[in-house]
Amino acid sequence: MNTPVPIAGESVERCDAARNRQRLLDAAALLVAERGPDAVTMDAVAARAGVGKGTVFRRFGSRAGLMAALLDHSESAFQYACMYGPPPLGPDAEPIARLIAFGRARIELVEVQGELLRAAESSVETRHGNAPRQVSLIHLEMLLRTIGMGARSRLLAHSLLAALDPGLILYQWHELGYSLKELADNWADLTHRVVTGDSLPSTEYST
Amino acid sequence: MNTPVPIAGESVERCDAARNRQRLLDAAALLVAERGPDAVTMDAVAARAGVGKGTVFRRFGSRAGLMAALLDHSESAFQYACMYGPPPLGPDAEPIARLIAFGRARIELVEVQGELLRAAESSVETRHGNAPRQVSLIHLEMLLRTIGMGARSRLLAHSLLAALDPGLILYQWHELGYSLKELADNWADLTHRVVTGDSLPSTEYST
DNA sequence: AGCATAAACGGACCACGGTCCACTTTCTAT
DNA sequence: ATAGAAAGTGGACCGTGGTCCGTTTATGCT
Repeated sequence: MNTPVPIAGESVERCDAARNRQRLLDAAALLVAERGPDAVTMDAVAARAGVGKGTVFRRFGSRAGLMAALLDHSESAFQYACMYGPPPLGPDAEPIARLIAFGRARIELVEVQGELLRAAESSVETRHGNAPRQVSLIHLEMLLRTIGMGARSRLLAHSLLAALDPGLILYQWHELGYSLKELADNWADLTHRVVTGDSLPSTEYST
Repeated sequence: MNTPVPIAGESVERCDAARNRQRLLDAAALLVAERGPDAVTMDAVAARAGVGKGTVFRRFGSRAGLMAALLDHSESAFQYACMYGPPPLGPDAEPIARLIAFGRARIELVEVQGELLRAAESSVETRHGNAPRQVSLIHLEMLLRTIGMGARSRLLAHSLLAALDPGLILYQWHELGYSLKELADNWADLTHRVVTGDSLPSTEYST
C-alpha cells in the first residue's frame, strides 16, 4: 500500500505530496501516542504537521481514512501472518484451528489498538467497506469454505466477523468487564459450534 | 416508558415540558416522513417544533436519544410480541423456533425502519448500551439458556446479536445486494448451527 | 393572590469534520 | 531555460452535534 512505484501510465506521487503525507502520519502517530486517539482531530494533525487542513483531507479523505492509514502497518502484518505466517494463524494449520486463531488474534489486536480500530470504522461509509475488513471477510469465507460450509460461507463469514467488531469487543471488555480471554474463548466456542453444527435444511423454519 | 405517573417522592414532568416533548416528537416524525432520517437535524427539529435547540437536548440528550424515542412505540410492540405474543415469536413456541423468529423479525424491522434503527445506534455511547438492545440481549440469553447453552449463553447472545446489527443488515441489503430473505435464512442457518453444534471443551484450542 | 423556588427554556457559543477555490509548486515537453 | 499543464496547498467557510448560562415560567405553599 502507498507504494510510490510508477505503474505504467500512472504518474508517481509528487515529492512534496509524499513528504506531507509522511509529516501528517508522524504528527498523527505522535498525537495518538501522547494524548490518545481522541486527540487526533484534523485541525490538530494539520497544525502539528505544519500544513493546511485541506491537505489532510486531500491525502486521507476523512478522519477514518487517516486512522486506517495509521493502522496500515499492523493490518498488513496481520494479513501476511494469515497468508504466509506460522500456525495456527498461517496455512500450515487445520482450517478450524486457523479460524479460531484468527478471532483470537483480532481480539488481541483490540487490546493494543482497539480505539484506533474503532475510530477507523467510525464513519458510516468506512464502517463495512474498508480494505482490511474486506480482507478479513475473504479470509474467513475461504476458511469456512474449506471446512465445508459451501455456498453459505460468505454470509456466515459476515455474521462471524460481526462478533469481532472492535467496538463490540471494547464494550464487552471495558464496559461489561469481560476479560479478553473470556471473549477469545467465546469466539472459539461460537466458531466451533458453527462449524460442527448441522446445516439447516433450507425449507425448515422458512416463513 | 415516558409515563408521567408520579412515583412516590418523584415529581411529575412539568406540563409545558411534556407539551414540548410531544411537539418535538411530532416535528421529528414529520421530518422523517417527508425528508427521511438524514433531514432530522437538531436545529431543524427545534425550529419545526417552535422551541429552542437547548430544549431538544434537554429532552432527549442527543440525536441518538431522539431517534430512540421515535422508535419507542415499535420497540415496545416488539418486546411485547416477544413476551406475550403469538408463536413463533411468543412463548407458545419451541425455543429454537423463537430464536429464529426473533432474528427474522429484527431483520424485517430493518426493512421499514432501518435508517432510524441505525441512527439510534450511531453514537458511541448509545451504540451498545441502549435499552432496546439490552432487552433483545436478555431475551436472546434466556432463549439460549432454555435451549441448554448454559453459562456461555450471555456472550453467545452478544455474538449472535451482532449479526443482526441494523447497520450490517442495511449494508448487506443495500450495498451488497442480498435480499432480506437471504439474510433471514442466513440467520436461521447460523442459529441452527450454533444451537445444534457441540460445545467446545474449554481446554481445547486455548492459548 | 402573592411568593419562593426549582424546573424549563432559548439561542449564543464552541469544536469538529468536511468542502471549496484562488493561489503555489512541481513536473514535463520543448 | 522556460512555459504550460497538472497536482498540490492552505485556510476561510459551512453545517452539525453538543454545551452553557442568563432569563422565563410553572407549581406548590402560605
